[in-house]
Amino acid sequence: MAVTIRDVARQAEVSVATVSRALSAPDLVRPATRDRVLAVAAELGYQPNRAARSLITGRTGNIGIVVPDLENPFFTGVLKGLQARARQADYAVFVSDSDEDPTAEAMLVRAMAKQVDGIVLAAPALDDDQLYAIAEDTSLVLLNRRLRGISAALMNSAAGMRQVLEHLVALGHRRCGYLHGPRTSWSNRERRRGLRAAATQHGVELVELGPFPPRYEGGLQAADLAVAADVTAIIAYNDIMALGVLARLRDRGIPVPEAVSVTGFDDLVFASLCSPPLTTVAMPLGQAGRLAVDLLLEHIASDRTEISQVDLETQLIVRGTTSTPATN
Amino acid sequence: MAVTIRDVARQAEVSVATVSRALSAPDLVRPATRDRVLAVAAELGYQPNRAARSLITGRTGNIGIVVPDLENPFFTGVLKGLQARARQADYAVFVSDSDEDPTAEAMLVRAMAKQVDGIVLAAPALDDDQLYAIAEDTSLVLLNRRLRGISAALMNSAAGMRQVLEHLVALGHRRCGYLHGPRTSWSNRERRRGLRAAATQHGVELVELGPFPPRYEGGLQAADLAVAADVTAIIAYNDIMALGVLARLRDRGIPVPEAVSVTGFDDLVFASLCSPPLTTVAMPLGQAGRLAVDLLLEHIASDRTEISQVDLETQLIVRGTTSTPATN
DNA sequence: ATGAAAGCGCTAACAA
DNA sequence: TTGTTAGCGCTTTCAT
Repeated sequence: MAVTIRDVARQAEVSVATVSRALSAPDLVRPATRDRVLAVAAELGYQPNRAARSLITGRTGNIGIVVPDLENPFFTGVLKGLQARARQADYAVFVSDSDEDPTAEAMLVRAMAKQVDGIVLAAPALDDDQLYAIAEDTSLVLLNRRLRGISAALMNSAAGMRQVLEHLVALGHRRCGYLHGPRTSWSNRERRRGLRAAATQHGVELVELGPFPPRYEGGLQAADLAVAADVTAIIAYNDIMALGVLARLRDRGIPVPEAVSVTGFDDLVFASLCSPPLTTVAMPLGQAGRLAVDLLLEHIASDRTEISQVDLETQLIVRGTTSTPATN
Repeated sequence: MAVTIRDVARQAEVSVATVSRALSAPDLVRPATRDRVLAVAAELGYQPNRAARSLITGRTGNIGIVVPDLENPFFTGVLKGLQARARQADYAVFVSDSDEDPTAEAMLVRAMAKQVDGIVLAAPALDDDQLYAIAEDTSLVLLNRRLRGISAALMNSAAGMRQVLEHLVALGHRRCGYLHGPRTSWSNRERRRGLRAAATQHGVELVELGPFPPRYEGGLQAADLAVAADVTAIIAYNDIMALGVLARLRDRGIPVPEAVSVTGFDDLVFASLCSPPLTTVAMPLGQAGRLAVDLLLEHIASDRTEISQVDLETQLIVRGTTSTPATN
């Protein structure tokens, strides 16, 4: 069996209570005693049993994150930042993948809720009511979704799309096509919102196509529609779709960016590696993960009373798929 | 406070022991009683407190995984399979990212060890002794690393490399270059081993270049060396390097596969999306994740006595970057 | 400043 | 088949 608080107490010739205090409330114990206890603890390699501690304190020292797809680099970017920050704060991280299934999302959160102090949730498709219900009995931070009364780490994709559109306007584009992602996704609505506002403001005609599955195949399909719609620039919901668009245009012998400009969104690794390299918008993924932890811990520490929603800025990355429109 | 076993017991008019049994050893209680208890439990929404249970059973119902880099699609592929399987077995999953730092790896495993029943570890660079020390006091399954006496989920990359070489031989290549990944990595050694064996057997000259950082930039750098070495085929340690090679060759106006063939390893998403699409080797990532869980649970269930090492087959995927060598 | 003791929610002997 | 009871390892009153 592992070394317990009793072993330390005996060896240090104090009571278990003193050992407990020496570790979790050092100022309540005389320095000399404390040092002795700490020395013994270190010597024996004592590690408090978290289950026992949690049983009495009601807190676990764990947080959880549930995402729609662990193979999506977007979420793993967030996860990476999140777990790094959690570790700094001495929290361990549970992870769960819902496979894009809203029902599973709700279940996973409930299952996780019992063993964590709070949950970071990326659930683009779960409905508001469910989310509120969950927030009732768990500390919750939403990722990239804004809901009144629930903390959230947000990436300002509307502003990112505004940058995209203004970039295209500056190049001279007047008729652009937006390739929708899933209609129900908060991100898709945000991106479209930013785009529409900017388009109206700059007098640009915005042709909306889709929705398409936010995948490579979706881009393949969307490309033909966009070409038929006679736009000079194609604004894809995300990088993967943009990649599909690029492939399809190449197959059809339509040169990018000479004949048509293309933009993505997310700045995944291969956005800079494809040819021509993709103009896109970078999301502060790791930062969002760290922020989510901070918001969560703040919420927990404040007895679930404090709510904050923080917007992180996105950044347009101009590469090789955008240029002035063809003059035919 | 949440509903406890006592609430259920009272409402169902039985003792807490009966409730406990009804849930964790149903056959020890009379069907009628069991049904009543279960009904009450469901009605009250009772969920056993895992901390309390774990305190007495000594088991946590959690497993952990630590990987070098959560942004590497290789590991997230494994993670996805692993967490799906773990959930089926009613285990929750802790995740930790060591940022490619072997020291951190060892620490993270130790920190995690207290709260899990076992750990799946991807540690290409940690040394054998450390691994053995860890296996002493934790149930351990190694990912893609074979060590006598420790369970492992292996992907047979040596065989994958053999397939690559035989594919090239069939095309007529007689002088191939291997672009090394990190020298210390078990995977790199395995891939090289498979390659060398096959090369010897088929009388192919194998020029070894590197080591290079297993990244895009590594490929950029390696490409020039490979060209100077006058090989007709370039076998990269992994897809990302291969992508760098492709980019560099394109910049230099060297056509692939006409002037030189290129192969990758891993079959990441963009391997099929780049142009020309990359000939590479597919790894059974999700399968490896699921296998790792199975091995771990088996090891735990057998009182840490059972050890298995299972090799999963890899699969050559022939695409557009390989063809017959240039005849100059 | 320290110790004694109660008890967190649960499981596992042991009794009945 | 069911109930009684003794802890699992820890924190936290309440005394001293």
